[in-house]
Amino acid sequence: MKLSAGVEWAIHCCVVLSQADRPLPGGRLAELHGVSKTYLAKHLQALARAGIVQPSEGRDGGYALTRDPGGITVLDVVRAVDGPDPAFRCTEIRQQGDLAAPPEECRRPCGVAQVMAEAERAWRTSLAGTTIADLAATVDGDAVRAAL
Amino acid sequence: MKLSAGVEWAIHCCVVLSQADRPLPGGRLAELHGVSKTYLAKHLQALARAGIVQPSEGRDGGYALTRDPGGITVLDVVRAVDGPDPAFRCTEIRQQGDLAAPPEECRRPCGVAQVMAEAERAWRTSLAGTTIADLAATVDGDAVRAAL
DNA sequence: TTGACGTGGATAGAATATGTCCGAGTAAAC
DNA sequence: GTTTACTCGGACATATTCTATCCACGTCAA
Repeated sequence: MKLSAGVEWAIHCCVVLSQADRPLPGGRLAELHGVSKTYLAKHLQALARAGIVQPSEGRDGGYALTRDPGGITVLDVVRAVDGPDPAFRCTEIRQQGDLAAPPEECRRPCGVAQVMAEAERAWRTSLAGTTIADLAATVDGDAVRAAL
Repeated sequence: MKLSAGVEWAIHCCVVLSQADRPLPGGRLAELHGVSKTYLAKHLQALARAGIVQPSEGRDGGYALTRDPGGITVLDVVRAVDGPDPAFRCTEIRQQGDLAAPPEECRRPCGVAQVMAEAERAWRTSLAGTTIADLAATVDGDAVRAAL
């Protein structure tokens, strides 16, 4: 199991944006974090599609958070960048091969899928318990605002 | 985030092995589930390296569980097949770019890494709460033993 | 001796993650 | 109103990983 590196970038960007009082261009966000501008742009677009950031075009344009940092959870950002699909996808192999179970026994998800789904639910619940505002409180806000 | 399909195969194989009274060849396990023999073999080798199954070579060889199914958690199997690496790897971008934090502030993991680590811990804890024996109780044991 | 089986490596194709580029559109400046 | 600089957005390559296959080799039982 592997999580895209863009997730890390996106979360850090949201934290920085929560400290800014005006839109920040994608290129500037990339410089601030020392990452690829164009690739970060891709993830910022994903955040925009998810309604987490609001892009403004033209000169002096950039990205800004669409709502209060306390209303944006880490899970929101992860889902926006990494996609909403669950990590585990049951391929119903219980219905294949020599010991295929009859269809009438397969109305409910198989035990394996249930266990994996429950684990992912715990994962998401944990991520949903922290907001961008919580993370912003752990960084030196003055230093960030000074760098802007 | 994506979980290898081999994880699903491996768990189902462990459940079947818990119902068998003698070693089952990898090819037979593949037939029982209708999956690729050679690719499943790779995952079975991973289970063997992790000490979950015991291979026996030569004719009438095969795989058998090394211990009681109640002592093998789903997490054990997932880690064996998917690898022990965490899904999220902090690349310390807080130390890069224009707003790089001074090293003395980076002794403890950054807030982002802490949140992701905590979520993965919840995920693993959930997976560790179910054993192969639990899963075996949800399938028709008579049907499985008949297919063997 | 023979046949069945696991082991490990080499190989190939598919899917995804990563990284780059250029065009369309917009808003500020003059 | 025109120009200009700047932005976003999607299309385009590259690298890595996952999936899958095959073969040569050592092992064990019949």
